[in-house]
Parts: sequence; C-alpha cells; structure tokens
Amino acid sequence: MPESRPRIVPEATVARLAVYLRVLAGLADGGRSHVSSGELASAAGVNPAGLRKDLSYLGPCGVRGVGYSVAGLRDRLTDALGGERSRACVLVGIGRLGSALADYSGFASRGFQFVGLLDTDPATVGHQVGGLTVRPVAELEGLVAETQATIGVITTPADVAQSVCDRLVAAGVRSILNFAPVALSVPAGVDVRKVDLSVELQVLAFLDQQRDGVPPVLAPVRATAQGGVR
Amino acid sequence: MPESRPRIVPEATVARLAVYLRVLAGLADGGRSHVSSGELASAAGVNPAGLRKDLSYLGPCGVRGVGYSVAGLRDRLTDALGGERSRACVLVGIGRLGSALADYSGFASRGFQFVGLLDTDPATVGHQVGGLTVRPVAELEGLVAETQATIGVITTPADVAQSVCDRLVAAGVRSILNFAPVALSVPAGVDVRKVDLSVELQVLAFLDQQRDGVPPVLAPVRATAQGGVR
DNA sequence: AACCGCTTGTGAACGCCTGAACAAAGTCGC
DNA sequence: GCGACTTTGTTCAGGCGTTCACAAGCGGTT
Ligand SMILES: NC(=O)c1ccc[n+]([C@@H]2O[C@H](COP(=O)([O-])OP(=O)(O)OC[C@H]3O[C@@H](n4cnc5c(N)ncnc54)[C@H](O)[C@@H]3O)[C@@H](O)[C@H]2O)c1
Ligand SMILES: NC(=O)c1ccc[n+]([C@@H]2O[C@H](COP(=O)([O-])OP(=O)(O)OC[C@H]3O[C@@H](n4cnc5c(N)ncnc54)[C@H](O)[C@@H]3O)[C@@H](O)[C@H]2O)c1
Repeated sequence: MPESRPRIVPEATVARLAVYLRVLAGLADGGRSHVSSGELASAAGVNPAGLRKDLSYLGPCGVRGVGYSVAGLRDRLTDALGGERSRACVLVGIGRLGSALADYSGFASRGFQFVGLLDTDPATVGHQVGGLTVRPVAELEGLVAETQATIGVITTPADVAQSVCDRLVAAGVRSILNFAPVALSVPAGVDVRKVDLSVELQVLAFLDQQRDGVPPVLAPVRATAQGGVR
Repeated sequence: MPESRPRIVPEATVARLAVYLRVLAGLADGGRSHVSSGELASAAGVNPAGLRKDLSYLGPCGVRGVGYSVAGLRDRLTDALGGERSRACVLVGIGRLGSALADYSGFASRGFQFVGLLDTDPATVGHQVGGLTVRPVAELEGLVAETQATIGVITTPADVAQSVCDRLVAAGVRSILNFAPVALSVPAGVDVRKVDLSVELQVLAFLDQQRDGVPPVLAPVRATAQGGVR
C-alpha cells in the first residue's frame, strides 16, 4: 500500500482546500466527472498554479492531460480535512449571532454537528433553536464530557468570552472558534480561530480611503535613509 | 512639519491595527493614560516587536522610555484606518445572519452605520430590524445613490450572491463584505473580503486531526497564537 | 507504435511577513 | 546636571507563501 507522505501543509493551504472541497461538491451534484485546475481555480477564486501546488501537498491527485476526477478529488480532500466522521460542536451564547449559527444548515452538510447550545439567560434557556433545546451554561462540563465534543464556538459578549473559553478547555475542548472581539489566551495544544467582523469592515474602510487618498505614489520607494525628516 | 506620508501598509498589519484600536478604546474608557508595547501586545494577542513594527508604519507614535499615549495613539489609529467619519453600509439578505448583523451595536461605535436593509422575501420586507425598515431589493440602486453608501454586505443565499454583488458594484459600491460561500468576481478597483465560517470549522478539524495523528512532527509550537487570514 | 496536444506536478525565484537583537532617545532619581 | 534605566524605532535575518515557467506524463489520433 502506498503510504501517503504526511508532508506539512501550510495553514493557508488548508483553508483553501476547504474551499476547493465545497466547489467540488457542487460540481459533483451537477454531474461533472472531470475538472481542470484552471476551471477549479476560477471557481474558487485563486491562481491555477497555486491550486495545483495546494493539491500537491496531498500527493498526486490528478491525471495529466485530463484533469482531476471530481468525485475522487472530493473524497481525497474530505479525507485530508478530517475524514467523513461528524464532529461534535458546542455553541455557547445563544444570542442573535449564536441563534443564526445554530439554525444554519450549511454546517451539518460538511460534517459539523451542534450537540449542545448553552446560555445563561433564563429567558433563552429552554427555547428550541435549530432542533436543539438551549441548556443552562452550568451543564457545559457535563455536556462536553458526555458528547465528546471537540469544537467549541463562542458567541457570548466579549467580557465573559475568556472565562467561557477556560471552561471549554478545562472540559476537554481543544479547538475553539471565537466571535467575541477579544484575544483569547489558551494553553499550548489548543487551537483558536477568531472571526472579527469589525476588523473586516475596518480593513475595507482603509482600502477605500487608500484608493481615494494617495494611491500609488510611492510604491517602489526603497529609501534606506530613514533618518531624514520627510 | 508636513503631514507624515502614508507608507505602504501591509494588509495583515491593517487588520491588526484595527485590533489595537479596539483595545485602546477599552483602555481609554478605563482611564489609562499610557501603555507599553508589551502590555498592548499582550491584550491584542500578538508579539510586542511585531506591534511596534506595525505602529512604525504610521511614523513615530510613542515616547521612548514611557510608552504610548492611549488617547493619542487611539486618535492616530482612527485617522489611519479611515478617519472619524461614519461610513454608510447597505446590507442585502435580511435572514438569520443578516438580522444578527443589522441588530449588532458594535459596528456603529466604530463608525459603521447601516443605512439600508434589503431583501426579496415579502414576509421580511417591511419588518423593523435594528431601527431600520427592511426594503425591497428593487430599491437597491436608488438607496445606494441616495445614501452614498460605500460598503455593501452580502448575506443572501450563495446562488444569488454574484448577481447582488454585480448590482451593488454597478450602483457605486466599491467595498464588499461577503458571507455567502462563493467566490465573487468583481472589476478592478473593487475590494471584496470574504467571511467563510465553514472554512474556519474545517481548518479547526484539520488541526485537530493533525494533532492526534502525528504529534511529534510539528516543531513550531506557538503558545497563544491567534489565527488571522489570511 | 509513435506523435501531438493538453494538463499536471514541481523546482526555483521573488516578495511579504514574522521574530529577535540592537541602537537611539527620553525620563526619573539623585 | 548627569547617569542609568526604560522603552521605542529600526535593522537584519529567517521562514512562509505565492507566482512563474517548464519538464513529465497521459490520452487520443494516425
Ligand atoms: N451579532 C453580530 O452581528 C456580531 C458581529 C460581530 C461580533 N459579534 C460578537 O459576537 C458576540 C455575540 O453577539 P450577539 O449579537 O449574538 O450578542 P447577544 O447579546 O445577542 O448574545 C449574547 C448571548 O450570550 C449569552 N451569555 C452572556 N453571558 C454568558 C455566559 N457567561 N455564558 C453563556 N452565555 C452567555 C447572553 O445571554 C446572550 O444570549 C459578541 O461578543 C459580539 O461582540 C456579534
Ligand atoms: N446563518 C449562518 O450561520 C451562516 C453561516 C455561514 C454562512 N452563512 C451564509 O450566509 C448567507 C445567509 O445565511 P442565512 O442563514 O442568513 O440564510 P437565510 O436564508 O436565513 O437568509 C437569506 C436571506 O436572503 C434573502 N434573499 C434571497 N434572495 C435574495 C436576493 N436576490 N436579494 C436579496 N435578498 C435575498 C432571503 O429572503 C433571506 O431573507 C448564506 O449564503 C449562508 O450560506 C450563514
């Protein structure tokens, strides 16, 4: 059996692999059997050469002169990104954003299943959201242990996000997706990814201003003499 | 002395500047007058040297031996990231996610104001969300022209996201924040940033699997790293 | 069977960003 | 006023990621 080489995959590549996988799933539904790197790259919004390099981390996946087998590549990517098995997620903070996430069907189709919704607000606890009943946050530890959840999603206000994070980690969760606008500190061995929507808007505002303001005036300036007053 | 010329600022740095700005706002509310790069970096979840390098793109901002003036640096960052003026945003697709965004108060405090909410669903149009009335998507062009909105946020289903994007661009919007899981194609001069939550979960799943699969391989163990997009 | 067109896979150059060390500069104590 | 301490701003090197360009390989065709 040809052992697949466990090369190191850059994190940026992993994120793009997930995008390729989604595009491939759509192509498979459309009945396509083969696809070229150019077409796939176009649909994913990336450079064709970069896409081929990304896929090369998984070893040879395509057929030269033909392209990639849609179903074959899809399965390969699925396997590389964590396999078929469904991953249990707990969601803490069932407010406006948390409710939207809990109700979203797009996660389940990718193997991510919410197994617990937690909140402190008595007015929220007991409600049915996305087929689950919101439970009091006191049950967090028991829920994680019981369901073996590996992913925790934090959609609480910022001031309690760190304490929620600490409890999740202590309960055994090793992957956290954080929507609260704070930098969480976690022990080594725990991964945190942060989604910061305000930052996204602010970056857009900056790019907008830069475009109008002083566009490409001093792009290639390589002035090494920084001492002089400008 | 002439105003300091804006050097080329890497986009990754811009995103972090927005984070620093938020931390500084919190410190200012707390009454702090000065802060060191170490403390600020800790609160933002980055390396102190990297933070100083980021700030150096704006020219000298601090006082050696003392640190940074909280209010001074906050104002400087605010200016660098697009000024004080409030930016008008239109939100298309007032479903679960769109409603959560429209209702969120955290954007207004950073100068981003929703001036229009658009949807096609007759059951949604006319409803009051976040102080605004949802209007039919047919009014998109008129609304953008009238309000001079510069930012468009897309929270529609994926299959109509491209057409919505095209209409926004044609109406004059030059910055787009896209939550739909598709790669939007836009003409040059228009900036798109994409938020893809499924990808975030998939990356976490990959890291989780990698950790369990081949533990002793990864040399670079980062303590409290916070992912970025990058 | 051999050629030809097409597409993949990869090597190497380039540019960007990150992390650490060092020098400049300002303040506080005396 | 002066020294020493603190903290910034900058420079340097290293790693990572992206892009280009081309050789290698496969299918179809004659
Ligand atoms: N809604 C958005 O569009 C948006 C955008 C950007 C960032 N965010 C961030 O996402 C987070 C949630 O936003 P939201 O709009 O849903 O807020 P929200 O107030 O609607 O919801 C927060 C929920 O967390 C619950 N909660 C509070 N303390 C808790 C605790 N200790 N344990 C468990 N649950 C607790 C509250 O009861 C509430 O239901 C916030 O940090 C916010 O800054 C939201
Ligand atoms: N809800 C989530 O947690 C979540 C997570 C990840 C991604 N997303 C993505 O965000 C988008 C919205 O998600 P959602 O859960 O809010 O979906 P939703 O179905 O609740 O809302 C979509 C809204 O868009 C409106 N709409 C449809 N066609 C339109 C058009 N042509 N013009 C204007 N409005 C139109 C619909 O009437 C509806 O109100 C989807 O693309 C989804 O894939 C959502």
